[in-house]
Parts: sequence; structure tokens; C-alpha cells
Amino acid sequence: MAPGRLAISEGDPATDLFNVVRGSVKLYKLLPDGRRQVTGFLFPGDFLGIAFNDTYAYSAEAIESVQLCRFPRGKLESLLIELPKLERRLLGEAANELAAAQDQMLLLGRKTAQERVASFIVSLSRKAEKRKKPASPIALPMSRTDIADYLGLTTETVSRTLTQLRQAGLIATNRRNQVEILNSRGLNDLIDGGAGD
Amino acid sequence: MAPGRLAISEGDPATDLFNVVRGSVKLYKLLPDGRRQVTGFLFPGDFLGIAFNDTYAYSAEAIESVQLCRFPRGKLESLLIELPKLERRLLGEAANELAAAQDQMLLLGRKTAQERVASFIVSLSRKAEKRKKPASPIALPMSRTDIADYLGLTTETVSRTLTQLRQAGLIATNRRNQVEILNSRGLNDLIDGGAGD
DNA sequence: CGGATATTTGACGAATCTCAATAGGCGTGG
DNA sequence: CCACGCCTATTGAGATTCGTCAAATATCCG
Repeated sequence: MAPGRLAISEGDPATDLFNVVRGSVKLYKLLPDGRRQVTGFLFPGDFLGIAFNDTYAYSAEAIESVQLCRFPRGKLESLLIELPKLERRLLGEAANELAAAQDQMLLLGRKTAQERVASFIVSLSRKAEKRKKPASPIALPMSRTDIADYLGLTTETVSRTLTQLRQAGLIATNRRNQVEILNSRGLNDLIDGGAGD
Repeated sequence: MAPGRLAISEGDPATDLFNVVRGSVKLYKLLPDGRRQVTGFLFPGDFLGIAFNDTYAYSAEAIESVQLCRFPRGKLESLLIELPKLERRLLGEAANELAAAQDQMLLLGRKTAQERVASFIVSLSRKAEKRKKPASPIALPMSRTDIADYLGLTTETVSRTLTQLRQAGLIATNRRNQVEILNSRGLNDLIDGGAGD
């Protein structure tokens, strides 16, 4: 699936469940006037479309070229009955998403721009590690606009904040949209106001 | 359980699952320096402690005097095996929480103070309806501080915004922490920038 | 190499926060 | 039943962070 291609659309009937095989995906919700909130980024191994309601709660769009593994909802139902372990697995996935959502609420409601960007970088780094990838440098396949809409900021503020972090010697930015973590300790201190306040 | 009493604490082993029988509960996360994000309010019928991980992701505190129905985790496991329907029910609850969390991310990341407060009032009104209670007037059992920490604002901004909505003729405030919705249409227009922008 | 797009940087303004003071509500005790 | 005191909510004035608008620079790709 090509970059920019829509996988699912908010409000559509939730007919399928997907698993990301390759590439990355962004999830988002829109307001009528175009304001956008990116609610998450998905990477290989993540599930897409965990909606036990009738319709999807958000839209999903490919960032990089993406390969998805599709489970039609109907077959899923019977699969769940055959494989109770799968249901438990999905339940676990949902719980993880829920915990991530709560962290994100804390970020959006109470963190400063600097704390948000630092949190974002560290969070991507940790996710990369979980996928057995190096914790640094980490790729930022999404645009500044996507990051801004994820962090509740503007692209300008994201850009300025990255510059600050770079000037503070905490990170370095590669030309290939990669971020290298130079001072992991310092970055972690920033995340929840432990220092730098 | 008396108001202010802690039901579960962030990071504690997730030993129990609760159902709210009577009263209301707030869920929240804290930053080390005391900043707080309220991630949700629970009312009768809602589940508390849906954490399939080892530990709770947030703390929970009684707002009004609360009565909880407790399911020890161990018994729950066997219950789930006996009653697959319960597991499905929990899955549904988790999905609903997830959808609510995404709405809240949109609110925290992209809505103005006025839109946040209007959204909050309407959302409480809808929840009240689901519990077969009148859609107006609605009780606000939580303090202004709780509301502010839920909406990512300060108590002062919440207070000022309520005053604005009152002066605009959209709501009336009872002395008993109740809000009456005078102009439902107007309030709904505010929620996602449909008008008033 | 050149045009289009994305990112960075700059100057200014606005929404919200902070700090401070006032007013209102509620319980206790006279 | 009313007065006092405490706590919460409201209101006000000024500060600050972040957003807006605009321009410059970098990157991508044909």
C-alpha cells in the first residue's frame, strides 16, 4: 500500500482487523474545520482496527509503503471461538493501547512543548527496541505535520523544539529524518519535568 | 467508600477489577512535580481497573461516596473461562474506553477552552441519558480542579469559560453544582468548531 | 538544474496561565 | 437561627508559552 493511501476511514463499518507487516501507519481523527489529531503511529507487529463497535473510531493512513495482513471480521469471530488465546491476545493489545492512550492524554493535557517532543523521541526509541531495532538513531518516517498533530503542537513549534534539543546537545539530526540520541539521561530528565524546569 | 478515598493506585499490582455500583470515581495520572491529568470519570455501571498488564496504569479516587463491586483477579480468570460472554463484554468495554480516550486526545490536542468545556458538559449529559437520568440538569460532582485536570486547563479558565457559556445563554448554573442546558443546539455547535469560530 | 514541497527561522499576537484578591457556600458552634 | 471561619469558586491584571503569518532555506525528484 502506497504512502498516503487510506487504509480505514473514521465512521466506516468496522469490517476488518489488520496487522501491520511492513512500513508504518498513522491514525487520526478530524474536526469539521480540518483540525487534526493524530492518535497514534503503528509499526510492524501492531494491530489496526481493534474496534468492537460497529464503526472505526479513527482513520488510518500509510506513512511509508505498507504491507498489511487482513482479517475479515466475520472470519475473525469464528477464529476467536476456535482460538480463545487469540481473544486474550487481542484483549492484551487493547489494554496496551489503552495505557498508551492515557500516557498521551497526560502528555497532551499537561506537558510543555519540550517535554512532548522529548517524550516522543524516547517513546519511538523504546518502540524500536521492542522490535529489536537499535534505540538510536531512530527513523522519523512521519512528517513534521504528523508529529505536530500527534503532540498537539504546530509544525513550527516542533521544529523549534527539535532545534533547542539539538543545541542543548541532547540529540543530533541526520539528514535522513533520523534522530540520534546523544544524551539519553538528559532527554529522560526532560520527559516529565524531572529537571530543566 | 468515602469521598477522596483511593481505590487503586498507579503502579500497584492489578489484583482486582471493580464495577461501580453507586457514586462516581475519577481516574488520574501524576507527573513527579505534581501536575495531574484526570483521564476519566466513572459512574454507576462503569468498570474500573481494566488492566490486563501487571499493574494499574492510573490511580482512582472516589468523588462522591462510592460503592464498588469487586472481582479478585484470580477468580476473574476462572470466571472468564466459564463465561466467554463476560470476556466479550469486557472487550467491548475496553473498546469503548479506547474510543473515549481517542476523543479526549482530540479534545486535549486540538480544541479551544470553550470547545473543551462545551464538550465536557454535553458528554456528561449523554452519559447521564445512558444511565436513564435526565439529560439536563446534570450534576457536576467533581471539583473545578478535577474538571480542569480532565480538560487540560486551569480552574480559572474553566470558571471563566463557564461564565462565558452562561452569559451566552447556553447554560445555567444551579447552586448545587448542577448545570442546566438551555441551548442544546448552540452547545453542540461549539463542540467541534461548527460555529462560534 | 529547476520547480515543488517540506522544514527551519523570525517577528508578532493571542489564548491561556500565573498570581492575587474577592466573593460565595457550607459546616460548626454559640 | 445566625455568626464565624474555612474552603472552593469567581474575577481581575499582567506574564508567558505557543500559535500565526511570513520569509528563507533545505530537500526531493524529475
